[in-house]
Amino acid sequence: MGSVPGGPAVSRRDRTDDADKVDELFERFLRENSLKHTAQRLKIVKRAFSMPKHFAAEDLYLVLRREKTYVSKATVYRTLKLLVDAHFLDELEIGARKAKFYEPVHGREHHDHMICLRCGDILEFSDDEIEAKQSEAAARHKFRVLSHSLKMFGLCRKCQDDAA
Amino acid sequence: MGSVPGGPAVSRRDRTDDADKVDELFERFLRENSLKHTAQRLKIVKRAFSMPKHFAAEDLYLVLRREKTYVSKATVYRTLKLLVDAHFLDELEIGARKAKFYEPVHGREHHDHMICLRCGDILEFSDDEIEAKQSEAAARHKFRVLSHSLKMFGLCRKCQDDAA
DNA sequence: TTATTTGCAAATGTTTTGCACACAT
DNA sequence: ATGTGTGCAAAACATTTGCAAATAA
Repeated sequence: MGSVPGGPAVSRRDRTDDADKVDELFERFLRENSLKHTAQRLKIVKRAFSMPKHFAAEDLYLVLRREKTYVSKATVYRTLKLLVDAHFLDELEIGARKAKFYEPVHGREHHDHMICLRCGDILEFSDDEIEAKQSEAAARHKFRVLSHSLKMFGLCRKCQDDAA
Repeated sequence: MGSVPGGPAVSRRDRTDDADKVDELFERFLRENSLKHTAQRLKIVKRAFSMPKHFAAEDLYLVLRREKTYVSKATVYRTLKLLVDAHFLDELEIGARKAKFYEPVHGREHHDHMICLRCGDILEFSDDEIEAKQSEAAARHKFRVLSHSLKMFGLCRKCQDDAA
């Protein structure tokens, strides 16, 4: 919250967007929030949205560098934070001292994760009833939910088979 | 998993225990797992179970030291890990780079948390239907769940009022 | 021109670890 | 006796930050 400097709170991006138009939306986002349009930001954003399903900041940094795009790690982190604040990316914490994963939002519904402790694979799922029950529980406690996360840790189907 | 040295996997502790008997159960746990009965471990355990609802490793370390029980921070961390592995304590991660919180298990049912981002208060709740839906989702994906966590972040009732 | 942004290196903060010494069994 | 456990300081490690130089507006 509030890591966007200058100007008012970051305007929420449209939910009608499309993966291909991210650069365009991002440029608009920069304009609307009086942020500067820099070569680094554009390169980071462009590459972030063509990464595998779930990627870590370091992954993105290394990919860029492998492709001869030299951006500092600090700028990668700063830009990812910007993208999260602006709701272009969602952040997924898989463990206290492990790197965070990022995933594009672009209009997708909220979903939860199953994380394989053996191969690291991440499965997504969503369940409206779970969401509803969560809201009810929060309401019961007069708790105002700003974000939530549901994670299951265990073994994916493949890793169970491999172990057998 | 498997941080208990020597001997086979840690035997799961009884679920019929009682908060007052923790020392006794812990001593039995040490015996059954061929772990050493040391003054440090006993002091750490005794104090851990008379801490506030949710405490961090550092909190416990400082409380002990304030009470003139000088145990190294490393030993506090090592003992807490032992207690988690043995299911005497549950670990709660409230943020990627924040200190973990610990809470006694002693026969309590699994529960989830609502974490106030303003005052840090932690509310507990549980919902059998949510648990059931989670299991169904896992089964649908043939995912074998070893642990799970559901957290809601936001503002507790008091902090909403204060803000108004 | 001037407020942002960048890059670098150093700092952060929690937890873990190597190692020499102490101690429970 | 001997293998564990402890304490200390250093390491680990992802992320953040201070600061001077670069640059978008």
